[in-house]
Amino acid sequence: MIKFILLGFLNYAPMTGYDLKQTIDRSSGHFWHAHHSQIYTTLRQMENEGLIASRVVEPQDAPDHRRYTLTNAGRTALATWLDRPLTDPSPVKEQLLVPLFFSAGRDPDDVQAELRVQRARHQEVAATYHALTERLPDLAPEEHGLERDRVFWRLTLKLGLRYEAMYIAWFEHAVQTIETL
Amino acid sequence: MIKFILLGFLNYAPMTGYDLKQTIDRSSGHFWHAHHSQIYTTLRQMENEGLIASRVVEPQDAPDHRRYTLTNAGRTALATWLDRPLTDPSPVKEQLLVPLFFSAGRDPDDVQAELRVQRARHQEVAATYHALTERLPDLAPEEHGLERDRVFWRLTLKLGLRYEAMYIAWFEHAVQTIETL
DNA sequence: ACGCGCATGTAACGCGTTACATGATTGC
DNA sequence: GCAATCATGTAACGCGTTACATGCGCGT
Repeated sequence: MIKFILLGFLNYAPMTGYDLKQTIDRSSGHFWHAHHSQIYTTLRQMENEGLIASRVVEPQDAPDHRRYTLTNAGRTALATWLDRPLTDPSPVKEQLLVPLFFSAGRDPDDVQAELRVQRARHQEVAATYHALTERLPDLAPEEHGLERDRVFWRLTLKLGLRYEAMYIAWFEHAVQTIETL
Repeated sequence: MIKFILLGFLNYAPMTGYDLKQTIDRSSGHFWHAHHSQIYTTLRQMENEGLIASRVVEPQDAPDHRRYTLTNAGRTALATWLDRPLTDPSPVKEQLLVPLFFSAGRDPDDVQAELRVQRARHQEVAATYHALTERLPDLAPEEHGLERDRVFWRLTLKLGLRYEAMYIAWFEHAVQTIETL
């Protein structure tokens, strides 16, 4: 998966591994994140596969400072992947629900307290999504001809916001339900 | 994670690997699933750790038919794990959003068509959650003293239903947004 | 002089998936 | 007789996480 995210961003502009990490953190990271270690190793792999090419720029002494560019093969691979029919939705993995499912024997006050903490976390996440939405025009200014891209980026953020809102509402419901025990 | 799900279910009753697979598929599978291969290997591991004990029952010739039981160590491990403070919410990984994010250059009709297919899938999932909710009284009959457990199980299903409803509503929004392009 | 942000990498590990494999029992 | 369901396992692999590791440049 991360491979195609890297291809997707390199399709906008050549970038270094560090740039890609920053870009992901500030945009698509809300639905698919990656550690720098994975990014660097995947980039090397992709170069071996001929999907991207690198050039050491501004050597500034020691560390390699590699800027990666999409090759034609990479551009084709991206387009093919985007057009491939979608597979089944990946099965949900909701960490939080695992302990909750088995919490009948626990102190209800403890469970409620934990749910409240989690609710606060989700409220924070919702706030960052909101901030991200506000900053979208900076990421895709009209001069760059990315208006269309912005529409899709906004859609992904919208799902994130709705997801968090849904989750926060559910916490209210859960805390109240446990109250009646 | 699967380790604690197995501990959680074995805390209700001794079971074989196969039973556990069935039970998970019919209950907690909607938020955390497992393949039988992982269940069998994890059970062996847990037995080595002393969390569970097995007995071959009804040998009926060839295949081992192992029924696993929680040990005291296992019961303690489960209780400790349930009471441990929750960690940060696991970062979202929404497969579908990855191609969508980079779909500005694609044919909008294709994108819409795919979104409609996915919406149908999510509607099916919502239907199975609904059916599961209806069957909850069977899984935890009142005579077994599991009324309290049922409350928590219902809460997890409720989140699933809300999640699917949210997703389905977002699909409408997404399809309409793309319509305006 | 010290810490922080920039910038890049390797190695070990854990968890989960996929594929391969076997054999018994039950219903058509 | 054949397929489906019951029932159990192993092996290889892929992906992602965590930890370890290094070194420059800049501000205070």
